[in-house]
Amino acid sequence: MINKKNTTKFQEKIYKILKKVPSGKVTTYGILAKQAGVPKASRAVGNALNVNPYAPDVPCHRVVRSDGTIGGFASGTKNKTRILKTEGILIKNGKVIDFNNFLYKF
DNA sequence: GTGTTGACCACAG
DNA sequence: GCTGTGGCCAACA
Repeated sequence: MINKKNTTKFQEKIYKILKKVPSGKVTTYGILAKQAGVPKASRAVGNALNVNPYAPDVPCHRVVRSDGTIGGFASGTKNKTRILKTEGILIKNGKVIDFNNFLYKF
């Protein structure tokens, strides 16, 4: 269980799901929202990750857009790309290579 | 309760 | 390939 902070139920749901994603894999905002029970809340998911009070616990850098593009990151997309590379995910020109292959299907 | 904003998504041109 | 538009949801003023 996660320590309670200034978070809403929706956010906690997102974090809980995101924690299920193993290293070397990535997920998308849309899928994450779908697992949360609201498939169309992709924007809300991004909003929740932006707050991300559980930064080290929740690998928000493993979340990318449906096209495989990086999308955004609170610490900068440049840093996010670097982390993903460290995870073993190849990134080119701001997009994930073989994104579908690295995509974690719940 | 209303309006604005955002790390989005899909479609049309 | 990119831009514009409409739509979805949650959080905040």
